Amino acid sequence: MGDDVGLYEEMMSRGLIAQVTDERVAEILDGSSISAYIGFDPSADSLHVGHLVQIFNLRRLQEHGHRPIAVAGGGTGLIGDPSGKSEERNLLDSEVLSQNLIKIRAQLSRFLDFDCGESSALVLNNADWLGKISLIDYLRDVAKHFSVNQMVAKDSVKSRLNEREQGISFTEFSYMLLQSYDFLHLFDNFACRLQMGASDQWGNITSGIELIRKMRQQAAYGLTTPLVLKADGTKFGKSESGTIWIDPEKTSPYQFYQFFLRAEDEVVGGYLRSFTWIGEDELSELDLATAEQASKRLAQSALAEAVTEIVHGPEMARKVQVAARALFSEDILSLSPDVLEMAIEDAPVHYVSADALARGVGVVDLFYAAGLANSKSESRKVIAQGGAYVNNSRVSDIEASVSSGDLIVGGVVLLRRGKKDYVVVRVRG
RNA sequence: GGGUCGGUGUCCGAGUGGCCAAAGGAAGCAGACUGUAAAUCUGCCGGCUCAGCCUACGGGGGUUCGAAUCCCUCCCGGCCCA
Repeated sequence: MGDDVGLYEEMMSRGLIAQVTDERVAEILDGSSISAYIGFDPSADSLHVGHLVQIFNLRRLQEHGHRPIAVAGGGTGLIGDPSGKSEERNLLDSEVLSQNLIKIRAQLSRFLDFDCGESSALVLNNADWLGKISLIDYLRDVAKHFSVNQMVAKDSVKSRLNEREQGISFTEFSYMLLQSYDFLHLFDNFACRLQMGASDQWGNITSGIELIRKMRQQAAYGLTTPLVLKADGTKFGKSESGTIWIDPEKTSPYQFYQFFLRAEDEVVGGYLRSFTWIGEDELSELDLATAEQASKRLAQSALAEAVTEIVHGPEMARKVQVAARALFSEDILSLSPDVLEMAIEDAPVHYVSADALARGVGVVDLFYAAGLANSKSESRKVIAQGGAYVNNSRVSDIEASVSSGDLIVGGVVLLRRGKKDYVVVRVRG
């Protein structure tokens, strides 16, 4: 970052630009202050790492003197964007949605500056304007400008139309009109001339630009970023277990850190560029490190540290780093009490009564109760397969039990499933 | 509203009266090898009081010694027609 390089060039060199609607986008980004917006889908109660790219883009805009506008789609969220979706979505009810919105706005706020004069950020809810427009007005003034023929040709719609088994409802079909209207509204009220988004938003963005051109005879612009994919080629936020949330309640900072630390070689470079502010020089050093001494995993460490710091703060970043090191050291028993304490501070805790522990608790029950297995059957299987550890030593006997004698420094028992899932057992009472 | 095809485990998808907790694939989980990577290999992959039992093939009802499979009905979806 910094002012020596233009915003467009910076984004380009980081590989953050997939497409622009017009070459003039470069001039606009590097020119005098404008307003630009990105929409966020409030279908979950937290943003996840996939959103980070867009959040950072808003921040980039701000750093270069532009006004970033984040639109949390309270209105569009009720409808559902068909882009990239192979099937009709379940509609969210408005109560859930408004809860989600509150949380998402709070999260966005952490990354943007709301008090820096002209370029102060805005977080808006499109329900504020979409909720007001009447059906007749909508059909006369907005929908009139859309050709069904063109809409049908858009990829997001076409794929659903061609699918034998899956159709598309009119509700989702008309989603595009709502997002287009958002852009128009922002153009009118906030002089917003640029919309950014992930590349799957291309169709929605261009149709907004068209609407503005038709209704106001003025130019607006769009820019998309490449979708940042996981190493297996899927999007972030797809499977429920694989989603890395920004909310520490949903994904603990420890897990968050671990996710990035475990990034595959093929994707670290891209992640570093998308998810951190690390500059050119360091980036090329890290690329080199990955190429030449991959086993040191310097890029992964730098990535994990940097992202965790941005999202969860420097203090937390340090903590989880210590935890990671301590928990992966072979001899947990030799750790000093305070290092151990720090290491397990962030781990989930399971309490057992002193009585029960004195009598001894079966490992199968313990792993299940501690949440390390979803059922006792699963617990049994994991143990039998050698994936269960008590105080870092493997327990493969289903009949084994844990008792007071297993308490280590600090009066805890450390349970582990597989390589990375820890639960701390503490005595209650 | 009519016709027609379909609704199977996390997902895709086979199964068309018993041999079905249900082929195959993907995802996931554990192990081995590594670098807390990838690839590869092995095992697991509904639940429980675990050599047995219970719950499951959209919901409900029925036929049958026996049904994911046949019949009725309802719900949901695709396509065609109105």
